[in-house]
Amino acid sequence: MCAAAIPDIIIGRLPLYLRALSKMATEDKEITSSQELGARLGISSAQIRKDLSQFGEFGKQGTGYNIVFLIDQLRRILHVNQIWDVALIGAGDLGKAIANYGGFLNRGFQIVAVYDNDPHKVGQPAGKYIVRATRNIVDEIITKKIRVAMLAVPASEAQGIADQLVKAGIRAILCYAPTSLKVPEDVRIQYIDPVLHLQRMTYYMP
Amino acid sequence: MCAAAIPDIIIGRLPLYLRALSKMATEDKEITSSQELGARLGISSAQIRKDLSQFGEFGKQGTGYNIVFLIDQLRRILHVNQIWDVALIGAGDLGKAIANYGGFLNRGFQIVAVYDNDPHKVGQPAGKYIVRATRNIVDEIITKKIRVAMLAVPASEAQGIADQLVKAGIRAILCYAPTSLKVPEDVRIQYIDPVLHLQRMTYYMP
DNA sequence: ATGTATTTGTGCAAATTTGCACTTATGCTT
DNA sequence: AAGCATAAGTGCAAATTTGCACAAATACAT
Ligand SMILES: NC(=O)c1ccc[n+]([C@@H]2O[C@H](COP(=O)([O-])OP(=O)(O)OC[C@H]3O[C@@H](n4cnc5c(N)ncnc54)[C@H](O)[C@@H]3O)[C@@H](O)[C@H]2O)c1
Ligand SMILES: NC(=O)c1ccc[n+]([C@@H]2O[C@H](COP(=O)([O-])OP(=O)(O)OC[C@H]3O[C@@H](n4cnc5c(N)ncnc54)[C@H](O)[C@@H]3O)[C@@H](O)[C@H]2O)c1
Repeated sequence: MCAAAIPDIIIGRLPLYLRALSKMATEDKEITSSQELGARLGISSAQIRKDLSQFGEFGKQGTGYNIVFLIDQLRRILHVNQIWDVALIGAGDLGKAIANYGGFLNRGFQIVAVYDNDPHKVGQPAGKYIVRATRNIVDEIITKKIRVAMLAVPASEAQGIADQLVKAGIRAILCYAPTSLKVPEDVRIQYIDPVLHLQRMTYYMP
Repeated sequence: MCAAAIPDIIIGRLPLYLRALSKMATEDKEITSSQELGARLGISSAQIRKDLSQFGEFGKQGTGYNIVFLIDQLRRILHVNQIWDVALIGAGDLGKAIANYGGFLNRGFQIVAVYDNDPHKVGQPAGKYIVRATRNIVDEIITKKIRVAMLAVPASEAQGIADQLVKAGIRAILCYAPTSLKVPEDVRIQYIDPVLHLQRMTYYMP
């Protein structure tokens, strides 16, 4: 248990554990085990125990893990024991669905500004937000100290916006545009492209 | 180069290669190299060469890969040299955005039916589709021989719908609900949950 | 108290995944 | 024609990831 960097593949599983534990908490369960959690997620119990043990000893032998306690620990580890302000860029169909989505807040995120460059959309509502012009995005993000952004603009626009976001000090970008972006390596980026998932499945289908 | 099963982690990268190559094709490029492709994707050139070599010898030494040819090969390997019919369940905000999305068709998929159980939505349009009642979903999917589904219903409803989809012969499910589902192991399932990605990034942010 | 059933945390081995570095092939320049 | 630069495909070693299996700890029943 030394201070070596923890593999990213482990970090990637922690939010999944957190999500499953949060669901258990709503089921009035107090305790769970690595085995039960693993069964729900399709992950081996040994892996869950080993993953968690990277960060401390959260369980009790013979008993298992206290769900609320483990949720707290995971939220602390993942830095979602706070609410992150998020900028959303792109108020099209998808952007509006995201702006309207109520599932961010209780998991550590809240949208605080929605941007679009279409004059017909600027000034109009998107969910509970008023769409803002992209023109001033850099200054506004700096002023508001926003560090996380979601990108729901056309692929052709994504790199240009990403460059501005980086300039504005954004540290994490979730990109819905189906394209790979270049960002400095100290800026985190993740992608969501449903077609990649679909194609990964059809490979196995004759 | 024998007939051993190809690791899923490799399969997962192929759609990414395909996407990047398709973009190159629109840039009037004819040839690329594992190095160029890797640079775009942030993947080592050796990995790309090794991944592709699992399926045949697609490149030419000293030259590289013919982009159109490689696209064809990848489409064949991933079974997207055809158009898959897809059922979409859930015509809420996200479902409507998906129904409206024009980016599926040229990558191997087309939505052919949209379902919802809200009487106010059934019969109404969602994109170019008329929302259908979920009541008859099993029979209709069987009749239409649909084998791929996207799930955009509340998490609490997802397992119930998934069970029906499985009964209807669906072989691949893309689930947007933030929950883990139980399906038979011969049914493929993939998940999209933006919060998992966000939390994975905030871990690294002080 | 004692014994039994659980379940964690972990050392170690197995399995998987990555990438170096080399051979071979190709095209281009001189 | 010869030499050089480029780049694929691959054997092998390194690195990473997974999981078995066991000691230690706990709860609970008798
Ligand atoms: N809708 C989906 O279900 C879906 C699915 C997969 C991927 N995507 C991707 O998500 C992105 C958005 O999809 P969508 O369906 O909402 O598209 P959309 O065309 O409805 O919306 C795009 C929005 O971005 C705005 N925009 C364009 N350029 C901009 C710029 N430079 N600055 C700010 N705003 C700008 C447009 O005005 C528009 O409102 C696209 O990249 C798309 O490929 C969408
Ligand atoms: N909107 C987003 O950006 C977003 C982001 C992340 C995740 N999600 C997830 O995607 C799913 C859909 O999100 P949304 O924002 O569109 O929600 P929504 O409430 O707008 O839409 C859900 C739709 O599902 C329908 N529905 C409910 N039960 C059904 C059933 N049994 N059969 C058929 N239809 C049923 C409802 O009538 C409604 O139209 C949710 O699980 C949500 O958590 C959405």
